[in-house]
Order: sequence, then C-alpha cells, then structure tokens
Amino acid sequence: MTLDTVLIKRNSNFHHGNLRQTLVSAATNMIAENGIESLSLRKLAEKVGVSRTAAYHYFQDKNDLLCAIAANGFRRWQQSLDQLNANQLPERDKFEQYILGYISFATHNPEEYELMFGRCIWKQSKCTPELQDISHTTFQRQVEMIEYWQSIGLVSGDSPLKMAQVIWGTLHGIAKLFIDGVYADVGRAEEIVISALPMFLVSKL
Amino acid sequence: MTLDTVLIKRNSNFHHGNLRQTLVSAATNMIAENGIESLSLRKLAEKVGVSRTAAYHYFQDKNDLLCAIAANGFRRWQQSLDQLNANQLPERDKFEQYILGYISFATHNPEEYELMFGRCIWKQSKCTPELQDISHTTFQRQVEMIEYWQSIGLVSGDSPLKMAQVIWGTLHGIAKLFIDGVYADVGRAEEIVISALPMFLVSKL
DNA sequence: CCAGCAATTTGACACTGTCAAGATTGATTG
DNA sequence: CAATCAATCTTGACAGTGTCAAATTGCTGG
Repeated sequence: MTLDTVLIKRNSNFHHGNLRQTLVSAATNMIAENGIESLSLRKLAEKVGVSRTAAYHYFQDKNDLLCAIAANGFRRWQQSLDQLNANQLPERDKFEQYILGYISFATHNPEEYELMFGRCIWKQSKCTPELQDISHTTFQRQVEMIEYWQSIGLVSGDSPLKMAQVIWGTLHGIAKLFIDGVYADVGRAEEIVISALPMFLVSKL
Repeated sequence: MTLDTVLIKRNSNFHHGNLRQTLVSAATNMIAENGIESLSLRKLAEKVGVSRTAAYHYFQDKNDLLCAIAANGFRRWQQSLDQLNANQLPERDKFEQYILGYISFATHNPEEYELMFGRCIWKQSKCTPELQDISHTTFQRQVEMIEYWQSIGLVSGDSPLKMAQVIWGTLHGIAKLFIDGVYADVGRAEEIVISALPMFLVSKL
C-alpha cells in the first residue's frame, strides 16, 4: 500500500485517520490566534469536525494536549539551535544570534512560548513524560552552549550552570515582559536584549 | 456614630457591610493557597458566606476582582520600596537589597506576583484604571532608582530606561523561572540573582 | 408603621471538562 | 462474499463555571 492510497483512504473516511496530529496542529493554530485561555476542547472538536470527546482517545486530559503542543514547541526550538550550531559564524556572532533567536522565537509564538515555560506545565505532576524529556534535553543543550562560550573566554562568570541560568532568566524575563505588554513603548524586544548583551561578555565589544 | 457601633452593626447584619474589602482579602488568601486558576467566584462567595453573585455589586467582572488584588500587591511592593529608600545603607547595599527584595517578594507571593505581571491583566483592555495607575507609578519609581544609581556611578549602562528594563527583565525572568519550578535543583532564587548582580555594576565588587 | 432605597439573593443560561455507555467504521476472518 | 471484531468515534449526562435579569430582603427616614 503506497502513501498515496493511505492519503486517499484517509480522505474518504468521514472519521479522520490521524486525528491526534490533526488535533495538535489545529489546537496550535487556535492558540496562536485567540490565546491559550480561550481554547476549549469543544470548539477545537467542532473546528476539526469531530465530536466533543473524540480527543479523549488520544489525550488523557486537556492538559495532556497542551503538553503535546509545548513539546512540539521545544522540538522546533531545538531545530533552531541545530541550525545555529551548523553555521560557520564567529562564536561571538553565534552568541548574538542565539540571544536574538530566543527573543524572536518567544515573541513570534507568544502563546506557544507561554505553554512551554508557563507554570501550568512544568510544575509537579502536570507534565507529560514526553514534555519533561524534551524540555530537559533542551535546557541541557543550552547549558552546554554557554559552557563552551565560557571555555573560549567569550562569556563571563565562574559557574557555567549559574551563568546559563542567569542568561536564560534574562532572556525569559525580557521576552515575557515584552509579550505581556509591560514594555509599553518598546517596538521590538530585540532592542532591549541587544543592550543587555554586553553584560554577559568578558570583553564588552 | 463611633467606629465601635459601626463594627457592631456590621456584625449584627447578616449581610456584610464592607463586602468589597472582605472579598478582596478572602480571594487573596484563596489564591495564595490553591493558585489563581482554582479561584471561582462561587467558592469565594461561599467562603465569605454570601450568595454567588454578591461580588457583582462591587466588581464588574471576575477580572475586575483580580485587578483589585493585583493593585493591592503593587501597594505592598511600593511600601517595600519606601522602606528601602528610608534606610541609611550605602547605595551599593541598597541596590543589593532592592534586588533581593524583589526576588523575595515574588517567590513568597507567587500567585499574587503572577497576577501583577501576568499577561491577563496588563494587556489591552483587561486592566482597571486603578491598576494601570499604580503599576505605572511603580515602574516609574524603579526607573528613577536605577537612574540615580547610574548617576552616582554604581550601575552601568548608557540609557537609564533601557538599563531599568534589562534589570527588571532579569529579575522577572529569574523569579518566574524559579516560581514555575524550571530551576529544578535550585533551593533559593536568591542564589542565582546574587550571581547576576555584578553584571549590573560598574565596578564588579 | 410604612414607603422607598440600596444591598443581596434566586433563577436562569450558555459554556466548560470529563466520564460511561452506546454506535459506527474499516479490516479480518471463515 | 458476508459476518464478526476491535478500534474509533459519538451521544447522553453531570458537576462546575461566569454572568445577567428579576425578585427579595433588610434598613432608614417620614
């Protein structure tokens, strides 16, 4: 059976075949448009053309669905990191790209970002093993990047872990304050983060 | 009519007299205990001993109530700032106290803090004029403090506004990542913010 | 003691997440 | 080819939720 026949069959079904994937991406869209607060499983089901409770065969919970969306976000962010590391830029530029990329990712996908780093998901038991895995891995990678930039004398600070935590904190804070509209008169969050960049460097150039 | 008779009368009523204040403080407690998500107007009403919709005579909305709680939080935080500025400490120590105080306030009142800086309230129309006022004032005061610390050569950076935004971003980010449990293995958020402190200073002492 | 006024309650509605049980589907056998 | 089967999806139901309109209560001045 070829891929084509699979697709044709799926289209001819009046139930979906790949409901899980469909639900996740539809939910991601709805969240991006109207905010995470206003996502209801029922509206989602209607949009996808399926009954209210269909999602419960693929997700334990509403929270479970949200975790899947967040996990997707982490995968996308990891791809960005891969791409960055594949570049042949000078390390100083890589660091700058990393910082700008982080802010750009956060401000262009604010709702998904909130899902990735908002309390609801990280805390306690409300976190899928899948999400726990990928988020942990992602943070580990970022620590290693900072560690490397410190080892070549680019980034300052003594403990790599602490420095990674500070840098991440700064990026997260600026991103969130910007997203939430607290920096009322700032056009792009990049303006702020660029002025923060020298703080992290050994030589302020 | 003395204060006593007022209180006696209020107690003898089986309706409350000062429902508004009662509602705000009860809601603040409930939020502190079980999180902002799980606050419902109906449970709040039951706790206060009043009917489901009583709150609607003092607040337009549930959101309006939340704004009142947030505004209270800002008032408390401003008092902390007053107290700090009244001290006769060296400025370098004041700056440190400011930073530690911010983190301490945020981590000890996580839910209230979320209300003060979470998207739901700042953004767009979902913000009471009262809240808008006091939050604006508070930020203004913090900018002035940073401005002063820059003018005496303590804090680095060229634009005071930008530096205030960066510092605030860093504090906010570290506070939030800590509150949300992202710094899995960190005991106190102060550990991290203390290692970030030198970044802001002209001389790294 | 009663009219009027403000504070509070009751009733109602549309929405939400979630569960248990039933119905439908496409695939797999005899 | 037809009948069965397991997976997939749907229907019905329930307890919550925020919020509005209308009814009710309690207090105060005449």
